[in-house]
Amino acid sequence: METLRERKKRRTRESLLRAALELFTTQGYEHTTVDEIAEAVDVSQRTFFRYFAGKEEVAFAVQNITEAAFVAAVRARPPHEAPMKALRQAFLEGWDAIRETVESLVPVELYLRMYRTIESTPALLAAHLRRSAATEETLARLLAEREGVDVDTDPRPRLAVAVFAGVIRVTERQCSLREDFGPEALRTLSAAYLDQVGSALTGNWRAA
Amino acid sequence: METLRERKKRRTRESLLRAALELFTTQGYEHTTVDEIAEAVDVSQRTFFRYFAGKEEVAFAVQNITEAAFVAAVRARPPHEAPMKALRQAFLEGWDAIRETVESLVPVELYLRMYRTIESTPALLAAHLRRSAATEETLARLLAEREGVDVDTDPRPRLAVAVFAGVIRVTERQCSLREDFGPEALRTLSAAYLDQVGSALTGNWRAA
DNA sequence: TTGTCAACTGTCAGTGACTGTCACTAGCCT
DNA sequence: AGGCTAGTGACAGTCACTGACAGTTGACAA
Repeated sequence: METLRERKKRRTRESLLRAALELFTTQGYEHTTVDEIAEAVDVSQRTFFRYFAGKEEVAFAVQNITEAAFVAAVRARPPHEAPMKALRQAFLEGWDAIRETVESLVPVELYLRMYRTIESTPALLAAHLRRSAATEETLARLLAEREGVDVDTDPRPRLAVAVFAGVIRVTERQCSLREDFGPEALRTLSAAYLDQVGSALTGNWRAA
Repeated sequence: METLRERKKRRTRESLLRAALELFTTQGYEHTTVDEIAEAVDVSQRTFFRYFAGKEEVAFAVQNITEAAFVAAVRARPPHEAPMKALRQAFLEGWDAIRETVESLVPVELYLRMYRTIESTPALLAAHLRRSAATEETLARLLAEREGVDVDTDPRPRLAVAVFAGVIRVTERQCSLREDFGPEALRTLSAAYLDQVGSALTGNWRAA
């Protein structure tokens, strides 16, 4: 059971989150000040910083949840599955469950708009890539444990995850530039790209 | 021939650069203020910002040069070479030429120390990854042109570059944590990792 | 050499992201 | 009801960065 105090806190936090994403996606991240966000929710600037460590953190609050869901999805894959296959399946099949979690916090449409804002704002893109790097490390350790190899002496877990993440990055970027950006487009395109990695590495592109 | 004014400018810029790297690597990036850097060279803070767009830019001034050198090395590879091979060779063989260019600006030892600082400072790591992403885009376009494919319809150039960059990232991180961090270690390790990518993707790790 | 112009620089004031402090209010618990 | 404490607002201060303006110095022609 949630006490009144906790309810108020949660409401303030979610209000700040929604207000921030709304402002970021409409007038741009750089042109939005923390004061504006605080004012929109009618709290002091100091209070904003009590809920979020910084302007950047609020921009990634939803991403935090989807990332955690993805890692959990990988963890839930059957242990006999090959590493790359586990990553692939978790990514392709996880989207529907993630969608619900997101919707309980903010409209999915706002989430997608925020995604585009991240891709097109240098400061946010940088933060996104660093956060992805952290997730990659988590995944590498996860796969290493699954397969019973030592992540510090065997480079294969990190290599596999790096390649997977690289492909997803290309997909994300491609999708965020297209009009039909959504879970379905992301799924079909990433599936296609994951299939093509092999030929991209070894193939003679001019042959076709 | 270099005029007196130009000489003075170059000296100020290089002094600022060296002072900044020295301070960043000894007391840390976050704990170094722009005022400190300016004071160390005895110029005003305003002047610092006339030479460098921000605190971040000075941290990557040397990386800028090495990155440009790498792209140039790829561009100089024989046109018949397969894409991945061109990337690989440019990276492995380019290091000696790069070393000289770096040394003319700052001691290589300082450059390597700065590299570690970048890897271990979240804000700098984020910037580094974003800069790498920009370089990847350049390389993808370069390879696409070489091979005569369209970078916007054929995903293979971006995929190949993403995989290559991913492997290099793993190598960089591994190296920056080791004691024997240097061009040689970087070369041997990246060569080894590039060889293992295939098996990391397809292989059954538990077999060995 | 000297004077003029343009480039370079310092000073100052201002914004925006953050942080520490402190007093105050409002929910919680007895 | 009253004490305790989490949560908040107000205020002051730091640091990165920017614009405006004035002073200084090297370049170049007369």
